[in-house]
Amino acid sequence: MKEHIVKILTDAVTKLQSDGDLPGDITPTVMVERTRDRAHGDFASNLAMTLAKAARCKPRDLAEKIIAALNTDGGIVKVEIAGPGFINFYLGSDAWHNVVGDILEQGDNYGRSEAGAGQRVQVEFVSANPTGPLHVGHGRGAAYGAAVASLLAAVGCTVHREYYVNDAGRQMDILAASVYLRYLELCGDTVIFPANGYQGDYVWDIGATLHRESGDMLRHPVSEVFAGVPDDEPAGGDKEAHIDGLIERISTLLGTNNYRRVFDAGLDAILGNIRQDLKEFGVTYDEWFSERSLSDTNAVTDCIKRLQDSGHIYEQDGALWFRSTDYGDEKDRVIVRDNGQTTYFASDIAYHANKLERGYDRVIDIWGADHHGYVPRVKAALQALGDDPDRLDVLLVQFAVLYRGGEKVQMSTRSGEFVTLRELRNEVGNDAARFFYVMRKCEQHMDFDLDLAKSQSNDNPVYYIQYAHARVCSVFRQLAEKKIEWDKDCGLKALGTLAESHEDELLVNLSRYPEVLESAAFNHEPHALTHYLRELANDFHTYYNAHTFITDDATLRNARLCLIEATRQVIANGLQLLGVHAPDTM
RNA sequence: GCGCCCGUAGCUCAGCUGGAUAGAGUACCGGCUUCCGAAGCCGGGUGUCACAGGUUCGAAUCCUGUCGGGCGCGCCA
Repeated sequence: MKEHIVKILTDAVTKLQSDGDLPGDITPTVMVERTRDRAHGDFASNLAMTLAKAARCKPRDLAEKIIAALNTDGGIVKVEIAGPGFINFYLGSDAWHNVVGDILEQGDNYGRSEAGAGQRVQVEFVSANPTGPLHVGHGRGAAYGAAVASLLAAVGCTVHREYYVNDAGRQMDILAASVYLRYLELCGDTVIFPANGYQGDYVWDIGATLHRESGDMLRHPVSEVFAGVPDDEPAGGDKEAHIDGLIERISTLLGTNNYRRVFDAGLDAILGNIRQDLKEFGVTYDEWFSERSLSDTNAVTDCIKRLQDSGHIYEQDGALWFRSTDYGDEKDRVIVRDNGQTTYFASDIAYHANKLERGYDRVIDIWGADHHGYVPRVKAALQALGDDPDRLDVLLVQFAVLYRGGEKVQMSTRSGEFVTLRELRNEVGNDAARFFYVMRKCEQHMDFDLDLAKSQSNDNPVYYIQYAHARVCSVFRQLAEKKIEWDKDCGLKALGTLAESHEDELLVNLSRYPEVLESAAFNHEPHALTHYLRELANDFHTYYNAHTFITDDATLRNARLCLIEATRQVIANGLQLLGVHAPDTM
């Protein structure tokens, strides 16, 4: 419908140009929008106002000329000029009826489109270090990333969902050391746990599994483990030096194979836990990309060499620096430390170069907002490598702060007293968590009200929408109980009997759904869908209270049943994209 | 100090890439069930769109500055 109006307006301008009423050298962008207020018709265009200057006449006069040149057919019953020069289009109510047939025919596919067909998009999200369970901050990235990916797929993009597994690097070594020390304690030794170690209970669990499977086989005297290790911070030393020293001692004592065994015990347990957690949360991936695989294939050293050969690397203080300031970063960055180890950034350059090499049209990274300072250096590196940094979109997700009983819930990763995603899911349920996480646009700080999310009341938007769905199902159950058949074809032919204002409202909003999807997908804004669904549910509940669907008038009844079934279908489709269930009963 | 994000009703937030009288939910008050689920519906009122300039037919929306809040500025990941 919208496209149709754009077309006839474009034709009208062309006609005016050939008649000499408009300068021929302008190519207007014709914009048609849904009106906010239906008193202004169904669609409106600001065309006359944008062209007024070029045409050298008043917007309203120009609007009149445009309307005179307009070929109105196909459902448009009235066109009028309003306000400063808007052209408003009024559609006959029967113009909206087709949407019901479309929805019932297309079912689960209604709203999907080919707008993004041919575009290959990669969405990388969560990618939390496998050093501990996912916490509520990761949950937002998970729900948001999954929704963005689903939306893009719904508009025809070929979407690749990926999790980047940081299975290499110092953080993982710290985890391995933490696991080993807990293991020693379970062997009966007394150790002073490092301030910088991972303190969570899950580390005990991993140590226990290791102890159960290996017995004392990996045990070394505590005195040897701590021999020559610099003092920890509580003892007046440096906690970083302390933990690095411990890692060094432990890997030496254990040897390559046994160290790898401890390391992998931690990695496998935690990554397995993360995968399970996400799966239960309804978040799935096409690929779990291993950071370690980059070093195994020399991708990191190759990248460094490419940068060196192209003159973007220099040496200073024993380290290798990437001159990212050449591309707008605020300072240069180290990629190889003076101890010879490559930095995390070096892996990330290789990883992003790898992504672009894979040929995606767009690469989307979803990061926590605390990593925002990282964006310029990654883009700089891609540019230095001769890639197009604009193919990479980094979406920054702001923090979610939990509230319980009006009080902020405190979180701290290292001390182990964080709130995990699993705890959140257990408390409020997957549906509420998925929905609440995407209710706000990603750059908005989020207050996550736990009490609201788990309340089974009308305050809770998830329940409100799900209830609308269940209510439609309930109507059809009632129908079956009364042994009445729903004659769909009869109903579709009788849609003209739907003349109530509530029905009109519902029809218009149902027809908006594809537009909402497209805009939400390309703008990466799943919150637009949550708002839309709430409005649609509201339209339905209002309609439900105002009119009876199961009436004696069979023609009217069948038509109304078509309408509410279409509503149910759209709610189900929308919730499905958000990863929220559409229940038949509640 | 520099950089990114945010500032709209008492509270939580929309505002469709510059449009018409700035909207929802919640809270508060009152009403609606012999009938399809009251987890619902209807009615009742609130705004210096943080502030000051600028751009134009037109600004909550775009630009600049100021103020306030969050986050980030490692040879950590």
